[in-house]
Amino acid sequence: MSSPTQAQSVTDILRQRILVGDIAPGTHLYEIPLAQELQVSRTPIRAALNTLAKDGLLEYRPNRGYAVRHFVAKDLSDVYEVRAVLEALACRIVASKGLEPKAEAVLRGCLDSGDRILAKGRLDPADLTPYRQMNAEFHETILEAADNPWITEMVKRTYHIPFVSDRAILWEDFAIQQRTHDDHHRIFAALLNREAWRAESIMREHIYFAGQVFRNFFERMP
Amino acid sequence: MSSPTQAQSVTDILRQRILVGDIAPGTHLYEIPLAQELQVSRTPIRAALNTLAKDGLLEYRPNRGYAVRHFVAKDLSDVYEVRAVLEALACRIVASKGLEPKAEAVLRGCLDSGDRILAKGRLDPADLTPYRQMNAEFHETILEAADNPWITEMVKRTYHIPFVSDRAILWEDFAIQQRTHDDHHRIFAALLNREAWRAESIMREHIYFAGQVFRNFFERMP
DNA sequence: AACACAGATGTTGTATACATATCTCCAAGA
DNA sequence: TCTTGGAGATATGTATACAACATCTGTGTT
Repeated sequence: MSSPTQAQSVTDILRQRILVGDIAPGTHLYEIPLAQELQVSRTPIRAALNTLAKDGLLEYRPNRGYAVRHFVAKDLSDVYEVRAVLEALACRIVASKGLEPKAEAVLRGCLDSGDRILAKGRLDPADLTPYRQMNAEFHETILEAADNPWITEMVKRTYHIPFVSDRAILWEDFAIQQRTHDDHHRIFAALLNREAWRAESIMREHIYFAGQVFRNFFERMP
Repeated sequence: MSSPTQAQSVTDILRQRILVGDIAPGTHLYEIPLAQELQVSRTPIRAALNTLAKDGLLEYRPNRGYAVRHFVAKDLSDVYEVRAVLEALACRIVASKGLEPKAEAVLRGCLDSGDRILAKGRLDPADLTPYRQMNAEFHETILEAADNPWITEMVKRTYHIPFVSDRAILWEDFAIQQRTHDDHHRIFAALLNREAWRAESIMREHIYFAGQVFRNFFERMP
């Protein structure tokens, strides 16, 4: 078993399946079939379902069990709106108190990495994974630097929603990625210069816009 | 049994005890003694502990159980900072799209109620409960009006932290309450006039300041 | 034909026994 | 004296049996 407890393994497996779309929205999750399929008893299954419900991926009704939540376009913009103000808050805090040298170095690394990838002038599918990695590191470094566990925790919770993670990237439009990465440059500059309002504003728009892009994409889906 | 399931009853009981301070921070919660005391088996106890841990009231370590989280002054300001931007976001949204007549009526009622209580010129202990009720209704009405379940859910989650609920009020300094209630008037005016930035700014400061007040209070505690 | 109710069926909620991981403490060795 | 290893105790993790609740089905009544 990879995770310390089976309950956690089951949680990860089910979360993955739901996020990937392997289990369709609206599907009722029956405990006994899941237990048989995953070769565990109902106990860890129930713990996992409980966790996923609190993450917002499942809906729970007492005595009636759990069903996969149905997401619509509005959910996406709603969540991104929340993420936008939270990460913007983190930026304001970091800018106010200044960047630690260590965080500064990490952010510089992210900028360089993005610069190199985009220097090609086109979006190579092979670059998606490292770009995604870079993006996640950029955002998470700022969150950590804000040193407010509540912000971090709430933002991470939004990552559990389909299309909301900082690893969710639409690798299609070069112009958009270029602009997005330019945002990163400006956010970094603002943090370095301790321009709190500027860092806050850019980050808010940075994430809000991403939400709009995903909403558009989502609305054109099956 | 009042709640539909024992697990939920136990959750409510334990949450109350922790918030009231009946169970001291740092206390390790053993499943078997709790089960015996509450006259249930370990199963609903475990479900409750799981829930409270996800709410942030308990800390969980695999194979080592749950302990009541220890809150320090910084936690308070951190949480209030998050609550401030979230409720401010709700205000901005409501102001942008305008107040529904129903919500407008409720908010007017809150303002009247507060006016009447404060007209006495002093803080009567007997008025604390209705004032608290009024305050909760004011904030929750705005949250509902924003029609973004994610904001509501995350703000409600912060209420589970000691001293952070919209029902937590320091009923000591008349001048502070007067100013606070005046904030409510101005927030209402801004929502009515659809002044998004104004509603957002006042609400942000309104809650941020409350956080400072509680932090001061908290730091002078045993 | 429509409705109400009783029983059958299946799913979730709870209790409890067993498995496993962690902690305590003491003794043996360096 | 300090470290280390392991046996026993204790607490948590898991499996499973049973209880309670919800739903479905079929029958009888109006």
